[in-house]
Amino acid sequence: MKKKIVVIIGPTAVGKTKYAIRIAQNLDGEILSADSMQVYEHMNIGSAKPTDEELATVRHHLIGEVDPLQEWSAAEYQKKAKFWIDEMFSRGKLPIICGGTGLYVNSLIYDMDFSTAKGDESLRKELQLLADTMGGQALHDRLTKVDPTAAERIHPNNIKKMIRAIEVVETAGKGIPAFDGVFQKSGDYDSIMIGLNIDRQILYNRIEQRVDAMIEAGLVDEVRMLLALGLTEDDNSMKGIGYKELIGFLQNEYSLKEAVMKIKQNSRNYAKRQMTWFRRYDNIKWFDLTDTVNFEQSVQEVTEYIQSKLVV
RNA sequence: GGAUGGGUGCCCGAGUGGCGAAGGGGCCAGACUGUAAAUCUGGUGCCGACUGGCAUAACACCGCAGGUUCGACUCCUGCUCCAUCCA
Repeated sequence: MKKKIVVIIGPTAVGKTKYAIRIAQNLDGEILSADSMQVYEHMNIGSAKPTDEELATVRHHLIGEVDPLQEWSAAEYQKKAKFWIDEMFSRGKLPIICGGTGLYVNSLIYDMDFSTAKGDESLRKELQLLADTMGGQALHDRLTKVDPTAAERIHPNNIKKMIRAIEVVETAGKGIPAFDGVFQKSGDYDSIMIGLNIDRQILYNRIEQRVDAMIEAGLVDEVRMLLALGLTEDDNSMKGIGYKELIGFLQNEYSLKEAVMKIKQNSRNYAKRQMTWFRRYDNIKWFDLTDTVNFEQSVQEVTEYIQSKLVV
């Protein structure tokens, strides 16, 4: 029988962190983050990392472990995450995956093979140049020649996706594994999927409050510090919401007030996209937190649900 | 009191006789196999499954009220509000 992992997902600011910690305590688990920004060192406030206190309560993995100057990718994530899951199993701990990065979650709950082709910087640059000078259609034509199936799936405006598709074919000799919207569940373990959601308007309000709190907690200084470390707006880590907008402010492109508005805006849009992604999961148990008045009781409900699934 | 510019759909904003009004934002929905907090797509007056229907009865119909015209957001008149400048 395959071993079981718990996966807690939901839009940003819904309260995943708090739930995951309490559930880990209840079920003798450890938390494995599935968050593309929280993996980075020094990016604490803006990525809404768990606090030091929280990190001390339950052991966490893949939080603050990557130098933001370093290259990082979903493939890298998958490799390390799987390592940690096995490691937790070996110590008898229940792995609790918690995070809002859909692709990272997919890389664990489905069989996804990122190994076929590594990134090829020079080819990427060449293709980007082609797109810049000749337009997206030219790239799409080229993709059609080497991988018609992929070309059918990818819109000519989606430069990034086309570049990757071409890269895969030209370096690996075959295209991205075809998929028809049906994912193959992971062969390594079974996932108990928990979705946390809340009324949209309430979520949006929480996001705005949290952004204000981040600013008060010193987000601007955090960004200053990262820039001082040599990070620039071109680094992926600095493309995170809360970071890219403040760079603009620090470069005097707009006021702090405007930067804050942009952060709120982008966070809201992000939350929405996350929901689009998560709604596709079947076998997920959604918990609507809209009317939750008692946090502990709510945690208890989720815990009991997981327990019922662990026994089966 | 005088001069000039302007009041357009949730917001910004284009439009100078055929507009249920470009474009952008927001919002809603969707896609997603090595950058994913990224990248991209569609919808958004109302009804509807539609290349369909509805503007003298949901609402709205380009600040308000009239006028000219087959027809006006676009032209004319008056009023009103805002901005800047002069008194």
